[in-house]
Amino acid sequence: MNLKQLSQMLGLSQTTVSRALNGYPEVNRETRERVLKAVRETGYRPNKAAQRLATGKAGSIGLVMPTSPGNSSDVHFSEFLTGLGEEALRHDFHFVLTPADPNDEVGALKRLAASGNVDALFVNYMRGHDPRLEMLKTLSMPFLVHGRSIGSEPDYPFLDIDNEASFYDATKLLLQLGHRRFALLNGPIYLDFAIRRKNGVEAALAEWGLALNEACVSHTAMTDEQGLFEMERILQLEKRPTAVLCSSTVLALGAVRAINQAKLKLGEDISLIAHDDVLTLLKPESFTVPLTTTRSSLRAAGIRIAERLIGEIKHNETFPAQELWKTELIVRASTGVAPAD
Amino acid sequence: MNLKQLSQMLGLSQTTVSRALNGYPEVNRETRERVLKAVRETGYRPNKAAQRLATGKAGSIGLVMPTSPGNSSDVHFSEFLTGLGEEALRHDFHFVLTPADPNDEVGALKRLAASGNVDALFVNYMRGHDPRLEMLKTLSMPFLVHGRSIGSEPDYPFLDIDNEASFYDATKLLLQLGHRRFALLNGPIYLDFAIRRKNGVEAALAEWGLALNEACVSHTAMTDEQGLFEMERILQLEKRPTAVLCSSTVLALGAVRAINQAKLKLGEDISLIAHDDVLTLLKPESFTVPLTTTRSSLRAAGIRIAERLIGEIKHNETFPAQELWKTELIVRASTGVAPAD
DNA sequence: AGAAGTAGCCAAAGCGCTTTGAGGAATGGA
DNA sequence: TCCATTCCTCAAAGCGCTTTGGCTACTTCT
Repeated sequence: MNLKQLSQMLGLSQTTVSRALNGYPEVNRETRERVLKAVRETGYRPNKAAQRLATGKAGSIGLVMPTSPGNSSDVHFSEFLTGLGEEALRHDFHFVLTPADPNDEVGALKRLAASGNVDALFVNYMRGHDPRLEMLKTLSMPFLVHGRSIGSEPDYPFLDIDNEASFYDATKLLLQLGHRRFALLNGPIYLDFAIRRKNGVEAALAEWGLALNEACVSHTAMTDEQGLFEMERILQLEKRPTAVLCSSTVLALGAVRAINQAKLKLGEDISLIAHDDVLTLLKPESFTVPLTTTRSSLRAAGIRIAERLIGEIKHNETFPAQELWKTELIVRASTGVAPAD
Repeated sequence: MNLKQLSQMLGLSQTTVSRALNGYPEVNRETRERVLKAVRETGYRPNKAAQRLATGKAGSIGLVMPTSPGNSSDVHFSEFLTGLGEEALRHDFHFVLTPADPNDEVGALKRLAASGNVDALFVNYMRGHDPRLEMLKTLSMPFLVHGRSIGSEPDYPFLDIDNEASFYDATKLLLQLGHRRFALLNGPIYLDFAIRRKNGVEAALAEWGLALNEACVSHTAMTDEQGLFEMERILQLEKRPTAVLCSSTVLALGAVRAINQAKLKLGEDISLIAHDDVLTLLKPESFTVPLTTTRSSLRAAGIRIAERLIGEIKHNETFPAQELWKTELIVRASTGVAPAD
């Protein structure tokens, strides 16, 4: 079933049917409803290739599949992707992906752009001074960055959360509760968000004349095993910290296990704040001791990014190029006054 | 730059240029070279949408993104995808993906097929009696399954390795070396390959009048942490096993660590065979004690699958619908004669 | 020399959609 | 009553490619 057949069936011209379908104003209400009804009944679906040829819009967003081991699509990436997918589905968009050799992400991106299969690009897992940025800027194709790249001129469109402020605030809260010795379970240090979060912690500490003890800092993949492992290690240190910051609730899951195993009371002997990406399967409020968190939904970020990208493609809308989302500091039971020394 | 311009530039018709580019025989050698040269110089790339409209072939393979936590794209999936991608790149194909709600994989697949954006579908992480199979069969679109689905009629095209034979052989080798107590570190039990591997082990044991002790079997995600954890647990059992089978070298990595920590000698006190997917970053021969393995390259499987799918799309080639690859049993130092009791 | 291929090329007809430019019918105002 | 508007609809021209069917010129065979 194609447009021609459909329009013949309805006794209308292809033009009118097309307009009715695409929401143009100059179609009689009745006519439009008649068309929509017929579409429903026949199950007509416009041919994508033809639409694409006629409009020049591919209806798809390019994605380079992260295949490197460190950030190998984990639960955080899935959550984000779900958001992207949700929004994309609404607009009948889809994603085209190229799996990239970790050493040739730039090349993969370039090929994807040149393939003519996508009309926008998206990148994430930003690193400090990320080489992909330069390339993207030379392309004449809309793109959007999730995160930022510290060390690069911030003259590109991005959506990021304010990682620094987020961890600054969390640290400050703990300082006000009397904590003086801190640990930080962070993501891989080459990633932008990890750098900024560490900066946030250090900035807050500096205001109180304190500094992070590097032995109490870890940079690992964000899995619960790593959280367990690193927390165990840190708890065995001579003067163990009384406050812990985690870059993810997944890390916190392991950390809390280590804390329990050490027979320490969360929120009393030791306080913990985790960053909460609002993962579907790990809610900070359902920990035995509900976690204090800095919250920002990864899925919402996915939705917003799809929205911006699709808007740009469809209507040449220009969104505010740079968005920095504040996180929410939500105090629950895992934080308490520092124990007497 | 489009075909029209290019052909005018060359003083040829669009037909001839098109034929030259697509490898048709009725073009003079000289002419073809002239065309190819011009393409190189101008950087001409045929418009995908137009090609697609004209041929009805989209040049893309549909993929439903596994977002469920258990099989959340790990290092194995990456390796496989790299193979797929490699081959796809060669043919200028790409992948279209839909992230799926784990509870609605069937629906996601259906939508992808209906979207008109792909001309073949691919599925993996097969489970026992997988519900996706029924759906795929109703679609009039080529598809290919990586793995199989135990409990379903094997009347669908697949590429799989002979997991059962593989683990049967490995077990038999260990039996012949005198081992009588076995452990199995396996992948999630709902996955087809895990079921078959366990069956293989049990079949071999049964021939010797033995059975698997369920306490010595684990079904977990295939990470080294899980390997460590489970192996530690198993080593503490009363009559600990002298032989271990691992579903992945990643699991083996953890298991070996546990073995070392228990001060046991690999290949003497305890023997271990792992399945080797030929992962780029984890080679069984570079373990301190090189591992005996059953080998089958995941990347090669990816390449073959892309090859079959693309061949089917391009030329309506029909490949042997079902391929079952034998694995290679490679004996290294991690297996030895069973220790005296 | 004439018949019968064969090699190499071309014009034109789609593929299924969007969009431009135009026109008929109904409405309202003078 | 006539003209200007507004509303709705249409025919036809692309979008850039592939593919069919035909044409010319050159070989080859008898």
